[in-house]
Amino acid sequence: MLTPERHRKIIEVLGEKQVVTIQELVDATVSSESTIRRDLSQLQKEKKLKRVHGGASLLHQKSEELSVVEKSARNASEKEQIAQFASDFIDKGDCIYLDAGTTTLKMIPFLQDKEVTVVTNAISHLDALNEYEIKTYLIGGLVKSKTKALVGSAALKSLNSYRFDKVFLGINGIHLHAGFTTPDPEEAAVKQLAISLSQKAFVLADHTKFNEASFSKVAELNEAIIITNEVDEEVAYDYQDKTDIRVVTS
Amino acid sequence: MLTPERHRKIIEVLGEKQVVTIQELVDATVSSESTIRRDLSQLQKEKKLKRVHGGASLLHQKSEELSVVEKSARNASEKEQIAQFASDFIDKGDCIYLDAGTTTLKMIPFLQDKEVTVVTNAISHLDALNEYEIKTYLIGGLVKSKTKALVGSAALKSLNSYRFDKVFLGINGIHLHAGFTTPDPEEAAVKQLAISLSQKAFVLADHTKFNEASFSKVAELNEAIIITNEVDEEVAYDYQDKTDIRVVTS
DNA sequence: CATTTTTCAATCAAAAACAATCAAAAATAA
DNA sequence: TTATTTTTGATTGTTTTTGATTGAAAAATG
Repeated sequence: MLTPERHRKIIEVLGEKQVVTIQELVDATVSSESTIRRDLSQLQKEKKLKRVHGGASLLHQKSEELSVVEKSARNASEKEQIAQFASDFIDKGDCIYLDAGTTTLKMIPFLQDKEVTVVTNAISHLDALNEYEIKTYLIGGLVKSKTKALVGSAALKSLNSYRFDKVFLGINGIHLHAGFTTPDPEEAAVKQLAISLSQKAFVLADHTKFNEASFSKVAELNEAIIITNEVDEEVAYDYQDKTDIRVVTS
Repeated sequence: MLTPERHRKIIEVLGEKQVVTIQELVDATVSSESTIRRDLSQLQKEKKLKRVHGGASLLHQKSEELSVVEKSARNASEKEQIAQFASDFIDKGDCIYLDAGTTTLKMIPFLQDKEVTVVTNAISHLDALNEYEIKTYLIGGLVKSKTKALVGSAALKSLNSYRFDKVFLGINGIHLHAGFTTPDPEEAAVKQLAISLSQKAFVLADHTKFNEASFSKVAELNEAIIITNEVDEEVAYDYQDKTDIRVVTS
């Protein structure tokens, strides 16, 4: 039985029964226990089910917790795919900086079991971070009323007292000469500093952001790894020596 | 039978019967007494039921008191009065610190035309502050998930870079010997520092807070002016030399 | 009130389920 | 075809769950 077929079957059985044992799945799919375990691990990572000791159970098996962020990752949007892929780079126990932005927001469900400490300047991320019970520090600063992000010199000063394993940023433009750019100078300054405080920096951007440039420069291309959902040949060729691009797989 | 399945079953049985014995659950789930006991312990910790001798009962969420609603309504208007009265002390152009808490929250509508700059540790105040278009700085720090306030050493450090004309604090206890007190030590530390950074400090408290003491001391009585809605004679007499009490006038 | 019975939490060893590893098999690429 | 990668299932030692047993605590009984 082929992998996607098995996965479909598992989800199907689970849909009928709420919970299944590994053994039931072994019988239903005629494959080994090891294989089923691997399937369950993968499906759990994709947020399609929850593993429990002895088998698996439906994710939100009726009432509780349908979340702020998560709209059943079954048909993940581009941004969700990028977010999930990005979160694979995070190790257990990492301290990470999560920039404001919709893509970074979508990373939050995938942080749940990583025991990370998150620092952010995004007030709008706090509900989701709280929901997934993630230890969170907010930097200080001026509350920018439109975007609900923290900016300004106080924000920079506050941010400067942290150090990170990884930072994850959204960005508006990726350009061969202009580098990473974003419209707002104040937010650019925050992103810039965040990059400099981290071992590794990741920029999350869908393919439409390539060869675009905004007003404020955040960093040079080589200062961060780009995570995106697709690159056409031309882009791949143009950027290959300038930066590190990782494309969503699976 | 898998753990979550058993748990579902227990809750289900309990939903029908109000109370169940351990033995009934042993029969219903075909597992041992020990296992059921463990399940009950866990479910109790998750606040899904209440253990009783011999079994478990569902926690009576009916809630008898309608008076709670009335009480909170009356409380709300008291708090509003206090809030309005407190905001009279603010001058145009002041820089003020607004502590987390319901009473301080109610001050926000009265700040609109005062051209104040607000610094706060209360994430829950931001919506209102934004609504009334008040220039707002948030201090940094650890996000305390329950109260949505910023606390911890990072919060203190961040707060320490501001200076205020006035600070407004909520408080849980006002006591002749214990001074101003509040239940949480971390929040107490923030309040304490805020007072020391300000020219003037105001404590907002309704009359029920007098002669009460909580766990953590915030300050001595003479370090802040108390704003309250009413004081009986005895309190007025006892406190007159120790602190400055202003009673709402309308 | 003392005694008996029931229920309880704590402990422990057996059983079940687990992640990790590895070599064989299958699929894919060269 | 052959070489290389991916997937699979068996095996390993480890962790988690389980049910039996214990003496202590709580209710029931006389």
